[in-house]
Amino acid sequence: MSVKMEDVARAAGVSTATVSRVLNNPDLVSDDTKQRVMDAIQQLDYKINLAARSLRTNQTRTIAIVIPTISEPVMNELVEAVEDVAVQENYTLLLCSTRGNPEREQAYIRLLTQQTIADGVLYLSPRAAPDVVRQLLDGPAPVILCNYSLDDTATPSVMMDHVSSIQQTTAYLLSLGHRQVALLNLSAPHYYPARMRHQGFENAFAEIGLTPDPILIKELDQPTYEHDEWQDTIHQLFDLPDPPTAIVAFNDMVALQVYAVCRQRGLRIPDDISVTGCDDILSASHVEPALTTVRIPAREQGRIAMQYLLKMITQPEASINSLTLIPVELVTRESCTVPAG
Amino acid sequence: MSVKMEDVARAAGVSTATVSRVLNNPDLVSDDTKQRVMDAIQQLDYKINLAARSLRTNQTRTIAIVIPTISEPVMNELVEAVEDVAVQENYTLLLCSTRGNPEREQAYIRLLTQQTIADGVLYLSPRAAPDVVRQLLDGPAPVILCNYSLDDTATPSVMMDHVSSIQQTTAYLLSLGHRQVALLNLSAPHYYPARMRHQGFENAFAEIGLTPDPILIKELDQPTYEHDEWQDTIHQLFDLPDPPTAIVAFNDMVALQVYAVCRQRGLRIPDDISVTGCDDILSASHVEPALTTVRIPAREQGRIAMQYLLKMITQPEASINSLTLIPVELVTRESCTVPAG
DNA sequence: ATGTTTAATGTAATCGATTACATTTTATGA
DNA sequence: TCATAAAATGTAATCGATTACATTAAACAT
Repeated sequence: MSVKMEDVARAAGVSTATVSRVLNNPDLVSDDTKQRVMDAIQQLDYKINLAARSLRTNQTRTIAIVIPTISEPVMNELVEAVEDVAVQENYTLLLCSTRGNPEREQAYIRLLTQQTIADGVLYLSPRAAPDVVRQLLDGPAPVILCNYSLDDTATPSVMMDHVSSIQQTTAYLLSLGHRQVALLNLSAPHYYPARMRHQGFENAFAEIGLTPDPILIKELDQPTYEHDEWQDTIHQLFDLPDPPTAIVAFNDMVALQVYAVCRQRGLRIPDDISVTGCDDILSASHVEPALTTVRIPAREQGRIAMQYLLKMITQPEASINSLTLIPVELVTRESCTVPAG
Repeated sequence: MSVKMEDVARAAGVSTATVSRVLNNPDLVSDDTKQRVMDAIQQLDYKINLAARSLRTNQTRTIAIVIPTISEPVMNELVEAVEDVAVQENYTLLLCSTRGNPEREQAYIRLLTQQTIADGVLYLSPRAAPDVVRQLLDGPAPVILCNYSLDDTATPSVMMDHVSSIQQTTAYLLSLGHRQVALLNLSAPHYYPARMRHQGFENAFAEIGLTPDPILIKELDQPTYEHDEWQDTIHQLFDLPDPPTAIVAFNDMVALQVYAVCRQRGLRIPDDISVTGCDDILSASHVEPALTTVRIPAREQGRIAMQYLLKMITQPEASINSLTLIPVELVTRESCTVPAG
């Protein structure tokens, strides 16, 4: 059928061992034979059979990335960064996007644990319960966990500083004098970033000895990544007898929903209401007024996580920081000002 | 080392052939033995070795998707749709994003042709020259081509109707009475969508017996997917002695750049200038005024392309439409009106 | 009861590389 | 020149499944 190593060997007048060496350890072969083998490979248009190689070496040179979605700006940047490292290091990337669907996440985990499919797994912002996540950790491939906490294990993880992100936006608003500050947050059960961002909100208040008004904290369980459903919630906030003077959105997409509602109600940002987001997506700077938000170095996180993972694969014995926290940075634009009156 | 089929066989008191049958052809095995084998698998936590299977069956159950970027809304939706089909059909998805970089595209093609890595390839919006693309087509795996034309081969392709998209926005502006209509287009050498969208622009004029003013056609060679560089070009248009009354952007991101420039210059959309985009990304409807654009059913394209590809894999003899053209739909919003004066 | 078909299982070759170990060739030193 | 070390290459076992073919057991017909 297809040309195999044996054919190349025959054509070059050597053994398959030598052909294999030309491919994997060229230094062990004399220049002369090397050339002959290369020519034969060229001539016959030989393509190595990766399955056979994998079977023998027990390596796939594939990394799996498990990620809730690739449609969000932060996520797709991260994936691209990961892929860049993969390409550079001659790995191939298996995309496992779970769409925030725990069943699908479970299915992918089953796949990745039950079968020798990838040399390593990058597991991003899981939404699954801890015991599901642990199944993967107990699997054969090394795993790097991003944006998830599993207190009791020593799994290496690379985290964005989610706490700090919302803490910074909130603190900024508080420093402008706002006290009626609302929070729009996600509340999917095991979604670490949402929990941490909430934490940041509380922290900012605590820092100046206050507590946020619970009535101004809105948490929506949003499995999908559709954002239109936030508008009702936002209207509710404005309909309050004592409405917020500032709104902290847990991400930019939701902040833009606030913009939309304000437009509907004829409210002016920032004069009538201050708004902050998080993530610094492209539209954050394009929108009018430009949105104050937090820059999340997604590419950097992807790069670091991937580099760690590759290190775990190639040097299983080497120690790795079990926790890397990536700092984030407040970007002040025009969507906030001192409270009216 | 790890538990293999032989161990399961021993534990269940059968031969490996039977274990294999339980996994692949359960009907050939008696209920009794089947149960025993399943128990043993469970007991031993047996995980099949995919490399071994692939070696034997010559199948990888992997599809590779080659795509310029996953950071554009149209693209990431398409990828997700493709992945949905893959998951459903028990395939795994290899992500090969080329970042609009022909060298990287070339490298991926080499990988995909030189090695038995995927059972099929989805090749989206290539930017490479025809002979590079042909290398892939000559490779071992079946390929579906999206948004590319290679007149002389009978490669099955699934195309978005790029011509029609811009033709519709342009025709719409013309029908409103605009004559000074500018085009902002991409001009990467082998990028089919850009060529076709330009075509649509010309067609719309031709339909009413006119020709567009060449001075109003701006084509930017933009290898990356950064869009900020358009602003200079847009300013140039407005600085013309006889500036356009309407601007046709080849996609929504660029249309939003027009919005930004208008804001800078104090021009009002649509009163001072009408603007259209293409793709109907999320911000198109969120922006103020909402953008008139063209809805591109990216998910559908992904789904169809993937289904065709799987058909080619499972039924190599079956005939497949060599060209599928997916219709697109004009979405009129508030960014256009009749020309002033 | 016996021959014949069908169902269930086993035996062993095979897929195509890698690599430990053995062997041959070449280089080096006294 | 010859012994010995180093370099180059070859031989064959091995990775872990699948599956053609062979065999045995069960079901059925007459």
